[in-house]
Amino acid sequence: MDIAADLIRNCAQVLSEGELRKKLGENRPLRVKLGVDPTAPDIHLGHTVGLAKLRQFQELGHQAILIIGDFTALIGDPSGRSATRPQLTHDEVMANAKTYQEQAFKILDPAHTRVVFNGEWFEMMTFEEVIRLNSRVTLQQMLQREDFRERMDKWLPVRAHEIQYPIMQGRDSVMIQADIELGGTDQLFNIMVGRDLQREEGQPQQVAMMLPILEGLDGVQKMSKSLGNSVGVGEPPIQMFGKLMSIPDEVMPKYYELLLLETMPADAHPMDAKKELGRRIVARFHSEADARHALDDFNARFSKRDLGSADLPAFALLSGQDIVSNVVAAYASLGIQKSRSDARRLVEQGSVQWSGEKVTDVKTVLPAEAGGVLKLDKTRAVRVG
RNA sequence: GGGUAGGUUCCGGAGUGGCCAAACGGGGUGGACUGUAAAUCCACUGGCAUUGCCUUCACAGGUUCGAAUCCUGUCCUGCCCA
Repeated sequence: MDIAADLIRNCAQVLSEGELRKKLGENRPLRVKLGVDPTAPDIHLGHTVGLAKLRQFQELGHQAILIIGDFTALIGDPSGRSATRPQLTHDEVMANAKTYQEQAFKILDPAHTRVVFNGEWFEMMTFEEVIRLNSRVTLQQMLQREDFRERMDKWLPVRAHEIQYPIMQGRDSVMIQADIELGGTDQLFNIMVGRDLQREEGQPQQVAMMLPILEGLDGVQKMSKSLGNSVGVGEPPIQMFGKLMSIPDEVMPKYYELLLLETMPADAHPMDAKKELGRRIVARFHSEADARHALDDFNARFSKRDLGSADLPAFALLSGQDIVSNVVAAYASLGIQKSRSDARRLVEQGSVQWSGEKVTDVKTVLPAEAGGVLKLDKTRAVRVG
């Protein structure tokens, strides 16, 4: 098997393949860089695409370098953004970084991963050094990027600190003398700045390997926690499985390709293919047994519409209180805030069911002593008694 | 610093003294349908309450019986000029 071909298999773009082959031919462990910014406490499946690729290199004996962008996170990667990111404090970033590492090691082999915080070098740079670094690039270069261009076209602000981001990311490559940098296709610009800076420093230039962007649950926009379309790697099995079942069919092949690193079976029924996808991903982040259980639960809950045997969280009915109060309380017990108006709407619109029967009268009082299943909406239900 | 255009409910975007909790579109949610997919159709989408009430239209004051709409000041942003 051609190792290079296997490595670039699911990549969107490699700059350049020739350089990659040449480096692989040098017969030494290559320094493969993947940078993550701990801007949120959890990593989701979208992040694991790069991690999986890094793992692949790792298994071939190369040096995986995971850069935790504690300093770059202070800016926030403007890539693909239509607005400036909110700035985080360093404390927030460090707290996020901790959970990031833990979660990243669900994929990476900790024994063969070097974790580096880029604050290590940025923290001690003097302003003079910052100026010298900035002099290596031109403003025109920085402003070329599409997302800035778009914002300018729409008269939206581009703040001065945002153009530092690619420079910093590029600096990271110089500092660790990266041979290869992995990233999503939206990282092309940033990674190329890394090459420029390496050349300025007289270093060999890194190869850019761009992975396709994984769409989120909506199948349209990139997976992102802030867009609310992500699947966190730390989510409980049943929830994770359920979310995966809700992805549009069109993105399934991509999920197979990028997460399972294989081609989706062409002959399977879409639903079966999706269940298989869900099962295997849940198994990766939890266990085979958990995955099995999630699948069974899904089948019981939705395919057979048998909530009675599904694995539901327990809820103690508020005796004497109307259905609306109980729905609000039930959501609260699941950690979801709902206003009474919201709960009322759910009831009036026929979403709420008590043991299989729709409850549409908001004044209904459920019998507290009897057990049963209170269905709240399409995906949530609780068990009483 | 000067000029100018703006800041409206999740987003876009109407509204320029009462009929505005605020058009319309998007998004979201629920229902029918179904494979928790897609497409389609219907409904809902500030909060609390059975009429009704309460809090919203950058912020703070003011005018008025009454303001998102008028006035004053403040903050923020775009564009042009310096």
